[in-house]
Amino acid sequence: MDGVKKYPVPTIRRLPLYLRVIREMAEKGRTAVSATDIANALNFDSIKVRKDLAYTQVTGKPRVGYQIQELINGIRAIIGWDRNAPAVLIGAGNLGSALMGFPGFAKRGLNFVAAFDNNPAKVGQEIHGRKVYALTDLERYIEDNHIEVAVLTIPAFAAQEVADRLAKCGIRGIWNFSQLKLKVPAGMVVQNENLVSGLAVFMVRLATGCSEE
Amino acid sequence: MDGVKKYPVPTIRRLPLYLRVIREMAEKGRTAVSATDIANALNFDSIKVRKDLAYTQVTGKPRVGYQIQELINGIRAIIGWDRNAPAVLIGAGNLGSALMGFPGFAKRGLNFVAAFDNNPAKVGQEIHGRKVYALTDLERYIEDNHIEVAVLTIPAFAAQEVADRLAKCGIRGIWNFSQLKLKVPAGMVVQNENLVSGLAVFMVRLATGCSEE
DNA sequence: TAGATTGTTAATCGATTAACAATC
DNA sequence: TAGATTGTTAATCGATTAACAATC
Repeated sequence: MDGVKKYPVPTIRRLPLYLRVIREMAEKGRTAVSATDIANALNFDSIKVRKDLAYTQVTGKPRVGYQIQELINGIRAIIGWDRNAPAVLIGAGNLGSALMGFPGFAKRGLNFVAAFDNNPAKVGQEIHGRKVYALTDLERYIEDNHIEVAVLTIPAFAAQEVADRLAKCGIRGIWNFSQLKLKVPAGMVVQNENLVSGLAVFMVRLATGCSEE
Repeated sequence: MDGVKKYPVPTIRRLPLYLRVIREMAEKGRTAVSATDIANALNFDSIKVRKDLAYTQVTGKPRVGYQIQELINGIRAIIGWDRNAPAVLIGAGNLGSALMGFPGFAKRGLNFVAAFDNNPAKVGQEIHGRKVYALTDLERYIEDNHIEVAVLTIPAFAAQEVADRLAKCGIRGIWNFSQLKLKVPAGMVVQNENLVSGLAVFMVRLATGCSEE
């Protein structure tokens, strides 16, 4: 642990992209990769890649590049994919089912262990191997199983009430897919994943024909 | 039209949030709103809000604020929610179904008209009211119906091939939910929506206990 | 060796925040 | 009027890009 190391958010967002690229190269049998190689694969500036990789503290060799395995370990360590965070899903609708059905999350340290919904038709069923519980069982389950992470895929009108309940039973982080800006106690992490903001950017770029992102 | 007006991406991402807040206020019967009001609702700095709102060219009155209706129109005009972009969905899996089932998109100018999938069990069925076609019918449908927008919710390994086909039949913009960085001809708009990057940021914030976003 | 690539320092660029006069 | 709020200019902050010496 290096105390309060601070990684820039844009860098964090790019690290998974690098990981994918160098994994592909590893599969082709390569053991080293240069920042230029990665940059080319992603249409990035190689200086940016080099600077991002410096955060891993992996050191490369001029004319050779970085050892792929070291880099994979270094990136995984930063973005938390060596951890295992058991998580509950709240709101077993279309989006919630999609998230639970995506095998990539468990591989990346986020492990759905149960789902909650207030639709009686769903309670008791299984979705992608996770049992759906009634929303009334939320606190009991979280406390019994020492869950610290929740993923919120419920409509905006119900989100704040659920967030309040989560804050009271030990949840430390909420990945929030609802459209509502949640009010939570200090120290709690809320990460808003905002598809509607993404759509807005897309529509503006379509209108202006702007092809850079 | 003001020629090549350029809006900062962070501003574009916030505009939908403002829209939601002022709509809620309008529903409560208010007709004017100050930048401070909006900022408080979202935990933003009011200067930032004021500067963002300036892009709408709506002008406010000191001590009063902005007329809500003017602001709604101004924001909608920028983020393209008064347009109607018919779109095809490619990949009718969990995520694709979730996106088609979200009523918010049509209201915001993105209108799914058909889905495509190469799973024969899905072809011919309807998902959230949209018919699912075979992937082989892609070009014919797009050309016959003059579609310009595609939403990609297929696995990475198949994404580039589909993107190549889309580029050849008149698609101008791809909202890309696959994990692959697509190579497309110049002038084509690709908007990557990267859930895995979002997860990375979330995991890092969880690990460091950083509550600001 | 020669030259590609690293690591790092400096310059640029853009977004956020601060300051403040104008105004209703 | 007094004071809250706008609109705008200036200052700060952080990320990207450029430059370049070190090195394998």
